[in-house]
Amino acid sequence: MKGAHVAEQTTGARPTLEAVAALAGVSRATASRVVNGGAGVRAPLVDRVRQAVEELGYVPNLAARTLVTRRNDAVAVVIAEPEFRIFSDPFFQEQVRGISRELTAHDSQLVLLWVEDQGDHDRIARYLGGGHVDGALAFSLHDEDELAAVLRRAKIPTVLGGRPTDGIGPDMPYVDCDNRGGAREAVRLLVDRGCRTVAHLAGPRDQTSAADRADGWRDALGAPDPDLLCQGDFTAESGARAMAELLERRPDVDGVFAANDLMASGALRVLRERGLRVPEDVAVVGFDDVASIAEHTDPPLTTVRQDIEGMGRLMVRLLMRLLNEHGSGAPAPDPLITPTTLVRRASA
Amino acid sequence: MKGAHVAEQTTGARPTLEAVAALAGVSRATASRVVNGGAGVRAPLVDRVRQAVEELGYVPNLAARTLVTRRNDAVAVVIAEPEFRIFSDPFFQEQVRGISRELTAHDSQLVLLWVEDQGDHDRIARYLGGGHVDGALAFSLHDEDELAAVLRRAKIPTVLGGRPTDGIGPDMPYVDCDNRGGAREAVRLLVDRGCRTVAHLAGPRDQTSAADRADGWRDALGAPDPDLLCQGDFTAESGARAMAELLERRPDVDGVFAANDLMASGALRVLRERGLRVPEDVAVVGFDDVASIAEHTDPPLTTVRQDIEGMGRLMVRLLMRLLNEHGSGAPAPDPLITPTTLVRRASA
DNA sequence: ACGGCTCCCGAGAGCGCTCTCAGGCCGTCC
DNA sequence: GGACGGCCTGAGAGCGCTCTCGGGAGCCGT
Repeated sequence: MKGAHVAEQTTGARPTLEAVAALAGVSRATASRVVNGGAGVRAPLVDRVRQAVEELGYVPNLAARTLVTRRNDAVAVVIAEPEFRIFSDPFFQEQVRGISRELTAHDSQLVLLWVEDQGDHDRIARYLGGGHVDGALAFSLHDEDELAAVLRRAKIPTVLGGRPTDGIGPDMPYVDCDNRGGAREAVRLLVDRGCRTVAHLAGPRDQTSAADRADGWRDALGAPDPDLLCQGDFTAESGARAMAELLERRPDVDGVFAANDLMASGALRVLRERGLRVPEDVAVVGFDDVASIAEHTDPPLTTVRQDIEGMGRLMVRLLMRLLNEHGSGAPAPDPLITPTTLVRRASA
Repeated sequence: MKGAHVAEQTTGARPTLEAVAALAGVSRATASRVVNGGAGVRAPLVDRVRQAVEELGYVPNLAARTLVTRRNDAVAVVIAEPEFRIFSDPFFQEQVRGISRELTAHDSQLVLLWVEDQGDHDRIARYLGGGHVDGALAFSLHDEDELAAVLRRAKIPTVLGGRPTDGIGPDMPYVDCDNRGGAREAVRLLVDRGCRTVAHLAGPRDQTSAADRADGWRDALGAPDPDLLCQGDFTAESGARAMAELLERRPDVDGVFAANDLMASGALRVLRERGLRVPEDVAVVGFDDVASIAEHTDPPLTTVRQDIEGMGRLMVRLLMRLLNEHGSGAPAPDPLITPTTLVRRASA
């Protein structure tokens, strides 16, 4: 109580390690040791320092610490504005959750940076390059993406979520799921259950995940009629539109592989409206296995599951490895590709 | 080119101000002056330093700068997990956009901190208290909210979005819109257009914005029959449910003030299903004027507009004022209440 | 009892930057 | 021509922390 009172006298100025050391009657070095775990300090001293910390309400000055350790214990998650919508995407939320959990396990802080427009890139670059964070995580970079350049220029260890487009270059490590393999499996299921005309409701052309899934569809089918691919953009509405278009073009379709669950749910709606039975008349498979969608469609959706939270965690682990190797001239690590599993429900 | 080459020789280690100064043939102090705007340095020297900066690819070490200036030029936006859903809320997105824009104008960086669970509070407290950010912005705090305690303990200048509950204390400045006044106006419109039985579809009890709007409804009506208030939770479904319940209890209702646009849209749907005409049989007013909703309901929604982005900007401005006054013993500033305006469309 | 060892602790040197302060230079005014 | 003032610049003192290094104390073995 009396101690706390003294502390409040020196109002404003936050107590320094020096003050803690003085109060505990030890050197600054010892106080520092205690604050950082207390290894190699005798118990009675540890206690005295701990008490002094408590009494003064000491909190280490991170800037000072960073200055000497060159660590920040903070990682930036960079989001570009056009993709801010991904916030509303359960997929992304789950991934960020994984990132956050893993970061906590590594005693690191998540710093979310939001790039709003072009002018922001300088600011972001300054921030990233200025040494406020140890590394960065970014999502699905595109060739024309200024962000890629910023990241590269900042020379900051970076891990990407989702395979970048080819123009980004091979030195950017990334984590992705086996989109192509998962898609192959999905289509094979459709074929195995007897579908003769398997179409694909494709995701946006400029996203590699969508492209890879389309490739998987082609893989499994040999050289499918291009008419069987209808373009969408990962939204439910686009799935509905693509399904309607498909029915127009190819009324004989009896199997549909949608690029994600949202599109599949849109397709399901259209099928229902047209009085087509799922899976009897048309079997449908999605991708992602987002619980809030796949389990509640009518009928429940057969889909390709990817471990989204796990991918978030992997991104962090990969980054941590990068951080440890940083400067050691180690080669850029290989991308991490997580496996997918087919989840059978009622739609196929 | 040759310079850049030299720079790359000293690989790994980032160039320091010292190196820039040496290359430019000036003192570190002068180099620092140039980097920070160049005031009071003769043009030829400025040029030489600028060139050296360019050549070496110098980026100031923010930790070192922060250590001496005690500024971070960064502000934390703290989001508690239970409210992570607000990401998907267009209301929140718009507010964050306002915050981001205003922060950029103040040359500050937005750092988004996400509190996931109880264990995170320590980490957040360390981060906030550790001096990585100059101030914090948080949203609609509740009495039982651990976050409030963390913020207070960190002794970090904080501005709240939305009036906190009374238990939080009066010393936390906040920005909010005139919920009560806006609600009064909405109800008055209903009364003026001849509604005799004006009900309220209320938002969640534990949010002050919802409580204030309900109070505004009471204000305008004197002492309305408590039966006329149906509880919801700001979601469209809850609005539909409340509307259905209301119709059950009071079939004579001819005016409805919904706590927000989403609830109003749910109510509109129920009204339509029951074959009741809007506004002829029942007039409806919402709150928020979220464009993506209010303009697209059937009929388009009459609602109370609040300047959401503006509120975000105001939060930042208020925080900046706090930052400037910090330590000067100035009294906690008054909350900022922004006015609302009634937007008349077709539903009332 | 003494050399050597281990174990703790304190002194002190920075990390990279900003900012005060004093001094040098020049122009101006008497 | 000398004194004064203004404008630039450089030297140097930290900001608060970590970490190396050396010394002192205690312990062991012989």
